This record gives sequence, structure tokens and C-alpha cells, in this order.
Amino acid sequence: MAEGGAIESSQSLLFLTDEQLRKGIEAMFFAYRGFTADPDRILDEHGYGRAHHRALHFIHRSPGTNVNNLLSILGVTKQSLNRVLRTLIGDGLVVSRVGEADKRERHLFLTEAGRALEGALSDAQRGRMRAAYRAAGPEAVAGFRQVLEAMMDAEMRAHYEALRERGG
Amino acid sequence: MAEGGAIESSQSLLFLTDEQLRKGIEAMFFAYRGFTADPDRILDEHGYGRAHHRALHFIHRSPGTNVNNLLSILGVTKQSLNRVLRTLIGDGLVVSRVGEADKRERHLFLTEAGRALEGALSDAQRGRMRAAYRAAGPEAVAGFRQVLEAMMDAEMRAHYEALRERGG
DNA sequence: TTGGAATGTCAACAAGGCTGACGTATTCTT
DNA sequence: AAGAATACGTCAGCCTTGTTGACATTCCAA
Repeated sequence: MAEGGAIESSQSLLFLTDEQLRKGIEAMFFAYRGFTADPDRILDEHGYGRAHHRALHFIHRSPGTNVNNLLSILGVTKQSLNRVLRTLIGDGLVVSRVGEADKRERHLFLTEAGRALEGALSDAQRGRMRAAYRAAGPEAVAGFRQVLEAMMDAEMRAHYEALRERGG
Repeated sequence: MAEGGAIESSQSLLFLTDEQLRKGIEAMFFAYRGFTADPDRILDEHGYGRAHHRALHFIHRSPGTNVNNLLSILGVTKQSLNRVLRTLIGDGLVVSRVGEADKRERHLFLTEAGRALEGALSDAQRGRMRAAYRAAGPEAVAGFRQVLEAMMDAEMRAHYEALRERGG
């Protein structure tokens, strides 16, 4: 706090220039397209969209999660999630079980078919990520995650961290 | 290629495990939400959406660009872009000038008002990015960009690099 | 037993993707 | 000079996925 001066401002903080920041913004934009491209192709074949992928991913990640939890992870309204969930349940990829302790809650699980599709989507997405990680190397990957984590809203970061408290 | 063996597989490649990759995937998902959150709020006040932001950003970045170029950067159809462009032109944020060399082309520029909105959106987004960069530090930022660049499709990477050939 | 929480459903709407078809300049090619 | 190709705009219609608002059901808890 009491340290930085004219030297630091003009030398070590060059990575904070507007141009550097703009570069990062554009990198996020273009990279996110690649990030979703492969699963999008698979989803398309099945007549699903990204919303279905997200639901499958987080149900796989937290089997037995209830709807409210999924809602706050995904950041959408229950009506919007419900539409997606209804098709997944109707198609036999997800099952919804009434809670034991609290019977108002519905706990969500993937079926065998659901795990199969989630696995295919996940494989495709991890393939791209693995290639990027391999190309960039372990130190770059550490930096990648540090910046992303610092970019999240506090609420999202809480979800992100909660996901790896058990089995992460 | 002829190097890696059992030792490398079990030690230096730990950052390529499925769990590490899944972590990266979730980090991208949650971080992208933070990435768009601030501009989204401003856009909302003006009755615009992300599509308008993207158009403003790339017109600002490449003043005088023609419609086809913008189309391939954004990766949408001309009908989709046209809808957005029509409102921006109608609202006086963008102007479209007939090309001099080739009169079939329209060259796109921001007006004063367009620059003002683009600047507000850009400030908001850079603010978040700056905080993340500062928190993570310059080496993390370098890694962040390496991974993102490796994640892009070749075509997107070409656009990304083309953007900084002049004035980048 | 009554209020509130969790869930689900219906209806209506908007943004922003998409395809297909067509029109109009303009430019290139033969 | 004629015809093909290009750049752009537009109309019409469709889909996904987000939104609000209203309302029913079920169940827990005070």
C-alpha cells in the first residue's frame, strides 16, 4: 500500500494499460467461442442447446442437487430452467426424486442416458481445453485460472469453490 | 515426441487431468458471467443487448470496417447483424458511408454518441478486467492470455491477431 | 391451522440467433 | 456489352432461451 511509486507505475504496471486490458477482453470473447463450439455441435445433433448442456453439467457435478441450488448456480429464473429440465426429464436423461428430509424439494440425477450425453459433451469440451493447456504449459494454466477466479462475482466464486469442496 | 515417459506422465502432466480440465471449464463459465455483468447493466439502461455492445466494440476497434468483415468477426448472419446495426444507425450511434473504391460496400463508423456509449461500456468492462489483472499479477496475465489464445479456433485467432496489427 | 417456502405450470413477451427468398446496386469477367 | 458474382439490405418465419406475472400445490413450522 505504502510502496508503489513513479517507477512501479511506469514499469511493472505496464500490463494494466488500456491496450493490454482490451487485448484480454477480446481474447475472452474469441476464446469463449472456441470453448463452446465443440459441445454446441453435439447438442445440435440431439436438438438441444447450451442451456441443456449447463444443466447436465451441474447435475453431473452435484448429483442430487435441488432445483433452487441449480437455479442460483446457473443464474436463470426457475421458469427458464424448468423448461429445459422438463425436456431432459421427458427424454429420460434426468430424473427428479422427491426429497426425503424435505419433501418439497426435488433432487436431480442423471440417468444412464444422461451420463452418456454429459460424457460426450464433456469429452469434447475437455479435448479443446486439454489441447490449450498442453500448448500453454502448466505455469500459464495456473495464471489462467488465477485471472478467471479474480474476474468472477463473489457469488459465482462461492459456487465455484463449493463445487470442489467434495471430490474436487 | 520421443521424450515423455512414465515419469512425465505421472508428474509434470498432472495439470492435464480430467479434474483440472473440468476446473478450467467451470472457471470459464463463471468468469464469463462476471466478464459481461457490468456492461450488461449499462446496456440494459439504454435498451440494448450484448449484440449491440459487440458491434460497437468492433466498429470502434476498426473504424471504417465494412459489413462483411464485421460479420465474420462476430460470427453471425447478416440478417442478425443488420437488425442490430439498423437500431444503432437509427439511434445515431453509428454511421454507414458508401465506399469510395467499391460503392457496394458500406463503411461503418461511430458517431460522437456512439463513442460515448462504447467508452462507458469499455470502461466498465476494463474496470473488472483491471481488478482481476492486478489481483493476479503480470505473470498470471501472460498465462491467461496464452491459454485463451490456444483455445480459439484458427479463424477467430486470425481475427484476434489482425485486430492488433495496426495500433495494437 | 395458518403463513410462508419450495416447486411447478400457464401465458405472454423480447432478444437475438437461424434459414430462405428476393431486390438492387455495383463490379468483375468473359 | 452481357452475364455472373459480390455486397448489402430486407421481409417473413422459426427456434432457443431469457424475462414477468399470476396462480396452484404441497409441505414445514410456528
